[in-house]
Amino acid sequence: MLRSGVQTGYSIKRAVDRSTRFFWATSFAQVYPELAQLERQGYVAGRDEPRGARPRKTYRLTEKGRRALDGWLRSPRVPGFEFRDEGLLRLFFADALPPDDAVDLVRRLREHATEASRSFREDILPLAESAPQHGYRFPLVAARWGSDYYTWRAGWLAQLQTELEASLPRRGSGRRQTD
Amino acid sequence: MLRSGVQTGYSIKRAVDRSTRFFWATSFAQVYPELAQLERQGYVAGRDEPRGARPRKTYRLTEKGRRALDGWLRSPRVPGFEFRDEGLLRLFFADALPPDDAVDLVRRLREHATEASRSFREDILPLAESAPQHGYRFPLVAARWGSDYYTWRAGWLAQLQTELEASLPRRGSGRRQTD
DNA sequence: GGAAGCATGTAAAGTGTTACATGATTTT
DNA sequence: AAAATCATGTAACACTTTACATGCTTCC
Repeated sequence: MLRSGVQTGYSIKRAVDRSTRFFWATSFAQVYPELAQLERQGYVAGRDEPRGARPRKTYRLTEKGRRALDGWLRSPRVPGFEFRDEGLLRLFFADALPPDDAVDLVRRLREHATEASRSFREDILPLAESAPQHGYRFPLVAARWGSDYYTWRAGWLAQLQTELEASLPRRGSGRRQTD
Repeated sequence: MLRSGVQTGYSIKRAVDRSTRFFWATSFAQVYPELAQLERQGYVAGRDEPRGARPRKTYRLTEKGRRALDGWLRSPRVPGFEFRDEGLLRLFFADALPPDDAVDLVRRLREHATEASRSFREDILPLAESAPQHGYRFPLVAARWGSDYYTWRAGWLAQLQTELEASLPRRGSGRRQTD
């Protein structure tokens, strides 16, 4: 973030909220101590630049920081599966619910994916579309990924919901048919 | 896991490695203390059942634990975006690399997705296919999701790679990948 | 004058990873 | 006899979240 001109802890957090939040979020309580530590370790250099009476500390990448960023992006190691999805975890355990309620769980997950997909198309993508004009093309690529992903996910869950509903006995009617 | 007949800390960890690992992993150092805490809080009940001279402690869900599991599965709250993906994060910042190396990053991410997709089809799905015979259908659903997801992801990244390669000026020294 | 936004942090608690440490039983 | 698997845990560290705490500046 520093590399692309974002300078203060506050604005790093804001930039994350507008961009990477969907695959990597953060908080003020993480950003400020981390900047302090990166400064101690020489990856960034800070400077006090108050705005009037309001304190403000700007940071820039040092050469060491630039090399570390570069090394991270080039690193062949792609983390195994550093990836958590509580929705999928619930789905995995859905046998603990009566069939009707399991379908309900799938419906909630689908609604959530649909909403995320909408949010990407309407909120995130338009924001990201200004980035290429400033020489940054990959933020838009990542936003497109998010939009496409949640659209795909909503479709997958809709298909599952249909399958599950077809295999359920009608509510209120008698015996269940074989599936 | 306890609910479906898995009894010891060791086998919970093993079950996670064979199933939910792709959207929620764990470790022994997390499982054992957590079981102890859940027992103190009354969600599970433990019992010493050594096998010969080898110590062994089995656990079962209490009624309170069963209710908590049920409550979690029914909870309308689906966590905003509890979801992290270091690969996507790298992609977002790929403007920090020369174009050729950015394409390389995309290629590595694609290879990783392809490998994960293969691993799902060949390792995880066959394992999950035995679950329905024991009355558990959703583990297979989750495994199908994983398989479909990584296949989708590999395709998306392949498409991106193609686009990026088309937009690159051709390099005389040509380290072009054919795959 | 009030609301929204800019700006910085600490404290406490909760969560998760890696390394260390041990030993029995079963399979090859 | 060795390797794999079963089995349990601790210690140290790293990471993350939520709540707390403060105050300035700009816009309406």
